[in-house]
Amino acid sequence: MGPEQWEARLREIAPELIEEISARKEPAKGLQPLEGTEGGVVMRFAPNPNGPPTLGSARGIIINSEYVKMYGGKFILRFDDTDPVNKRPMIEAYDWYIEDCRWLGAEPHEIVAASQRVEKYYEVAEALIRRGGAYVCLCEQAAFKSLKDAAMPCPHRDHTVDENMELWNKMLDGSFKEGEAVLRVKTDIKHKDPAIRDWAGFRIVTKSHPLVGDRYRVWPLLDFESAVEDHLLGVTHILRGKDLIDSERRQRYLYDHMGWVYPRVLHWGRVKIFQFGAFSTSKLRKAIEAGEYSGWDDPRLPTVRAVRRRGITAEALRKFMIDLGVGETDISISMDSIYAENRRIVDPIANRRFFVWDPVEIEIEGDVPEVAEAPLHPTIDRGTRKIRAGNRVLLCREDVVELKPGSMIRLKDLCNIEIKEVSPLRAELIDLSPETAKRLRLRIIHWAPVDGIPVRVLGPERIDTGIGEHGISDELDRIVQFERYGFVRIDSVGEEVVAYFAHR
RNA sequence: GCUCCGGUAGUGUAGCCAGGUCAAUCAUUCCGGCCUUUCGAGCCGAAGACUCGGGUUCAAAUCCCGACCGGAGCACCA
Repeated sequence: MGPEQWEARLREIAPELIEEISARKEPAKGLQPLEGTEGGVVMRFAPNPNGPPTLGSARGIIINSEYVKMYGGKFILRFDDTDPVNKRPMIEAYDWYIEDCRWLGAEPHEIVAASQRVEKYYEVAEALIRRGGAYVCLCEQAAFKSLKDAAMPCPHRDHTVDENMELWNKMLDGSFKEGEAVLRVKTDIKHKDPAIRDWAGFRIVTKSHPLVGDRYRVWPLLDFESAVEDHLLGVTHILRGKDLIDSERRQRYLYDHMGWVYPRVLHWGRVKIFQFGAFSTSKLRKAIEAGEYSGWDDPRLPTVRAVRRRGITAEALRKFMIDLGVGETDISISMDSIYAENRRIVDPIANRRFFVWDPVEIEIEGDVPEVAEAPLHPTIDRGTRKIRAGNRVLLCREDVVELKPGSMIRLKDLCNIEIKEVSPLRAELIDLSPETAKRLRLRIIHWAPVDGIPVRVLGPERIDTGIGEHGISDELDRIVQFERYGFVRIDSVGEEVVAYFAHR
């Protein structure tokens, strides 16, 4: 029976199945559904606050919070700040995360910091020791590694519960120095994957912590802290990078020892952004400290605060991240897609303004109006703005270089002119009518008043300076479109206007 | 070396679990046209992909095996 006969036969005996087959392949919209969501979900975003949120963090914040919006429940912001040395938290970054979560439309329902809950981890550690699920290991790091790689237990693995309790208390009371003892979670020392074998749950760190100072000298490692917190917070679904894919397998041993139920887990791959390349918070931090960037919101940086300053909207970011979804493949994304989303959102709300970069003065003979009146938006009626004009205005050098005596152009919303001389640049007024320009198919270029306001545009790739129409000063903190240039956010006004470039 | 995961247009993404209407979705990008007092926006159109090889099946992007390619973990980092 061939496919056609098969279908004919099926149509005879069970036509409803044909519809079912077709219906199932409808394209999915938005995020993929989660399983086990009856009664809502509890999800967390768990960064180490060693810098501000990046676009990578934004993905975590947005997707987690979006699922909570979909199913109801709780979105938790949890600081996994348990390393005062290698990935030392920044005290300002705690607030940055809260701030950026809010801005991204992901107000956390609960905020916790691991460093303030170390006591709770101690309780679990002790319970775990009593259940025989953990032991204090006094091996040197390298010595343990070779044993582990050979699937051999270390001598401390057989300690009794009492011995372990005693050693654990000695870890806590300061009898051991840094590096002399760790608490290991007992898994399967012969596990076929070496990554799973008896992992360290606590180590001794004497350096003071930016948030809690010298309160603790025994600190949990990520796998321990995160496993315990997820349980304590009642997390139902975990979304984490696939670099943490082994965490689940490690942590399940802890859960089994304690009789807990492990949350459902989804992983995603690494994200690389073309325009920024691979970036890590620690690398950025070094570059900033070295003065290579003006700060964490330098327009060249892929941080949430930097793109916000440039006028990228939270809505665009949300839309983009949700569209991206959750996949285990490593991906390279282009800012172009984010820009496209943002343009859609910003285009209807952004006023149009003239900004002339690299300005050149032109003298126009004739009755040029002293003031031009131009619409604030080309298609939405939002009224007009007045721009000072007259017989001398400024043009962009890149437009000027194309002019020859005899060239005719239209100055947008002002007049049509014919070039008489290029150096110095001089022209004669033809008339004011847009119809003339249309009929003669004149190039339409923008311009600025000679006494306009100095503007500096800081962008991810370059800085442009020039002169803009005066009305730009009224647009503080708003997103405007500099005609024939692109969308910018007006960052400060004064003697000079500083704008941050978003995209074309 | 040991363990695990993934590979759909330039870039992302849907479809894969439950094989058939998949000549494969949507977006972005690029190209062409229309429109427009911006090189913007909008509208219309076009291009462009199931990594490869076997197997199972009437039927494979979908299931199985292998290869290749890519990624991750094997820290007293997160």
